[in-house]
Amino acid sequence: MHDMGIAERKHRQKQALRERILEASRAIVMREGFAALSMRKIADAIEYSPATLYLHFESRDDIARALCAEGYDQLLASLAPHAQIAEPQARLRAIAHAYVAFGLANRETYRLIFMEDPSYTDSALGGALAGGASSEAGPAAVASEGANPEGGDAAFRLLIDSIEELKAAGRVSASAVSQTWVEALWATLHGIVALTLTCPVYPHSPVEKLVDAAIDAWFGAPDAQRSRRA
Amino acid sequence: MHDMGIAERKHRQKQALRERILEASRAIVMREGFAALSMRKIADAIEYSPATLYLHFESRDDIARALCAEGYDQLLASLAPHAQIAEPQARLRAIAHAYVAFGLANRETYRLIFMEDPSYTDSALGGALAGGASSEAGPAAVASEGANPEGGDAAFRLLIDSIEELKAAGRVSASAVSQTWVEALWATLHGIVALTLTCPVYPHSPVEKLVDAAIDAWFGAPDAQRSRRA
DNA sequence: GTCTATAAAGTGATAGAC
DNA sequence: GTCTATCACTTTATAGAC
Repeated sequence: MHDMGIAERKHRQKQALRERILEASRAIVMREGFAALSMRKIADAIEYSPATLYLHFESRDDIARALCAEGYDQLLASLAPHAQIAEPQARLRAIAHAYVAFGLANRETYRLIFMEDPSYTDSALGGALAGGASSEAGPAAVASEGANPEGGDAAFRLLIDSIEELKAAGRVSASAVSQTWVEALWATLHGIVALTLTCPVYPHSPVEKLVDAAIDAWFGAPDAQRSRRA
Repeated sequence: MHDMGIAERKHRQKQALRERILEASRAIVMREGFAALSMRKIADAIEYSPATLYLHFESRDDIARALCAEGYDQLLASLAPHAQIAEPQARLRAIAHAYVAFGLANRETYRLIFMEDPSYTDSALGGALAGGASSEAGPAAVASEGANPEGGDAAFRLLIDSIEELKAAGRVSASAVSQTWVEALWATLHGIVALTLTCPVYPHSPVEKLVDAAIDAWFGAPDAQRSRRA
């Protein structure tokens, strides 16, 4: 019955190599961009032959998808702390800033997930958003931690619930569709990141100002609650 | 002195071939995406040898840049008609819708200009935006026509002036920085287009609703002036 | 100006030995 | 599991004949 222990060790070793492959891949993508990621380069980096990679991943695309899932988990993890802010508008503002900050601090990762191939975006989100088209239901189930089962959906819920709270407080028109607002807000944040990454002359304004201006425009300027820069 | 006429004809022929190259390139990009654009494919399409291409363009990148400039002119041309709308908010709304519509109708072109390589974006805008950092000056010099000298700048001015008009009319807070608002608005529109192109599950809301919601949030809902859908 | 031919360097992926 | 060796291609770009 030692076989099971041996099998287990082998499994661990296999997982370890898989991790090394992803680690090396991430390094290459961050350093040279996704287009420069090739099986040979990865193999060189981990000092294995190219053929070995195919024992752990089906293809280059498979590796890219794994990188996306990893990166998306990191993104969620960097947003999670702000989910506990009590005041809904401050919460939205903090999440918005964190989202943009992540995108700018992890350019190539962000690019890979959201600006490369639709199928990459898909595998990052894990098809979460495609699930229930329920736009207006359920209390805040804040459970965006670690791994990524329905993670995208959870993040989306969090935003929608924040807007619902603002609606209940009369700070957002009752006739507004929360789903639409969230999508528009996401578009704004993505636009700020994406344009900063691809358009050399954008923006003249600091990104923090852009985010604040957007939040203010959508949800009203805060009533002398937090420190704001002129 | 016939030489000049001959030289002229030769020049015209050279220009014609240059156009055919770009035409074929555009077709390939629209059909198979930019990644699939290769010198051999272009040569096959126009029934010339690959070597000939290098008499008209320095490199593949050079062709890409030319395509960008072309595409950007088309974008400006599709926005231009709406510049004549008198009411500033309706003008902004119309331009916003036209911008998004262009991006969705010319996916690969839009991708090439704004989502591929910073240097492509650069050559499309012709360094226009980099020019004067003047944020608040000058009346509406509506001259975004045909070719593209300072075209990007002109489009930017048009938006800024519209916002200035709204400010003067008291519909936008006087303390707002027009430059920042324009950049945020652009980010929103770009985000809507970019996410629709790369994120398969985005959006659940129709893009027209997203654009309208954004314009309403930024500049207030119109006072029973135009037809709006519920 | 246009061609043929080819250089020089990559690519992803696989068969089969060990 | 891991390797060597290689297939079958792709790419951009250029030299030199015509």
